[in-house]
Amino acid sequence: MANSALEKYPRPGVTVDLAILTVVGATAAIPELRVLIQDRTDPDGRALPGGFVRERTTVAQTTADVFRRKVGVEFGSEVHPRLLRLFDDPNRDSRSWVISAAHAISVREADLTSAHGDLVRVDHDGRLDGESPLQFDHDEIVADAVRELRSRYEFRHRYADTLPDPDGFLDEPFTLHQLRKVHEAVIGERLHKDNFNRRMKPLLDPVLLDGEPVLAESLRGRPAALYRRLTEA
Amino acid sequence: MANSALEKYPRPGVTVDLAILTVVGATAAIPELRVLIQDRTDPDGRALPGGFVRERTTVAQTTADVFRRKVGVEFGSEVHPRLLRLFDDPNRDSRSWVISAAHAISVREADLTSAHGDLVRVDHDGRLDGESPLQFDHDEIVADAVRELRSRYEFRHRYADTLPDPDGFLDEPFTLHQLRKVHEAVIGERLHKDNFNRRMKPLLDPVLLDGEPVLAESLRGRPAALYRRLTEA
DNA sequence: GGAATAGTGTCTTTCAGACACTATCTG
DNA sequence: CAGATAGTGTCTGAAAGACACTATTCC
Repeated sequence: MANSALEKYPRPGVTVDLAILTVVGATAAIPELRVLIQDRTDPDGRALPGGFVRERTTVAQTTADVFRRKVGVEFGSEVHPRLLRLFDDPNRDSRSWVISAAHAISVREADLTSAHGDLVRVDHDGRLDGESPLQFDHDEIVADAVRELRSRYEFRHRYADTLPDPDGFLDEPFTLHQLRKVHEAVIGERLHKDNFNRRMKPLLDPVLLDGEPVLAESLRGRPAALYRRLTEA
Repeated sequence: MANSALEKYPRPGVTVDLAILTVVGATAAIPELRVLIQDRTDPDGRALPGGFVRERTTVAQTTADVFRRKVGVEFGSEVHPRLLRLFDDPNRDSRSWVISAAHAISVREADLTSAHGDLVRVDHDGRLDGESPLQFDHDEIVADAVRELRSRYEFRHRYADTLPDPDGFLDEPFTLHQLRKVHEAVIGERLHKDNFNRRMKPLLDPVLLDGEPVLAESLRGRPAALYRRLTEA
């Protein structure tokens, strides 16, 4: 299989860097969008988890491997890394020629309880809360990841095929209020209650018991109906 | 600079494969969306132009290099390759471990007159006109490239920041009729004349001479006014 | 005049933005 | 009861879809 004519030139290391995004407190009053940042040695500093694509593996397999080994989290088939772009400046890593395939991944908070690293808040402009700059070009990756996520959670486009919390940060069943707070956390803006509910309702399935809607327990005020994502459009 | 600890593992070859898209006959009655296909040896077959990313170069530089050497076309700063995705199946090339960064690029027909290869028509579903399957996964790359291009030429989304022929297939000045035919060629659908014109006019600058609109020479019917793309929004 | 294309006007439908109002819970 | 939140109704404005009509050219 090896073909020496094809392999006589130097080859780059190919890494996968992961912006692992989550919403903490999805069912709480004020959910927050956060990204997983780790301490690294060699070189020392703060950075996103990442790792090299090894022989006979794919980018997707490398993603799962980084999760297992560097983040300490096992993952099943629900991992859907989204390629953001390539970082290919020959001098971006002073140690060697390395091309990074930057990816964003959305993970439920519950699946990150034992993860290595800190969940750092992301502000309105995709900047990290009180972090000095990350290693390499990882600040750019975070900004790209947040931009990509926000574009999919934005629902105020007429023909956009918006879905309720498409990445599943919020566990079912949920109230329309909780769903809206999660969307607000992701896009970093307040949304109109009535317009949001009107848009989302056709995409939701009310939870029924004996034909009657099941209600959430409320701390204050009238209890809200519970919904699940529609399985079929 | 070389760090042996980082370089002890096998590394993949990284290639750039290019779906070069153009609209032929942009000013003619029926413009057509086409993609550049080449004959290749080693292995023999039809494929997209592509090449390896060499040491101390970037993906963007490799793109320009493929244009010069494989397509035979010199390019300036107007080359804007758009990353589609990575093709990373370890067995996609039986000769060696190669990861391909698939890109789409839009080029004016006039800049492809001396290009090596054939401009092949793309049908409504992103399939090639009368081509047997291309090498590797290049049929998939073409379909992805067409999908990406169409999403940006689609103007019937309320909040979409559509622009008139954003990739510049059509030379200025042009008539609204020509502009619409180019958009129809790209997205593969007929568009309503009046709605299209109403949407595009605020984004266009009428060509004036002594305060009067300059008109195109018409073959039949009333001559149409000429426009340029607005320089500023 | 007739055919063909350019350009304008307008009606309808859809839907986001905004506001008002009613309903139902807790304390 | 008051306060808080859930849920409904409705008005307005923007823009797409669709159709009708007028204007200007070539034959």
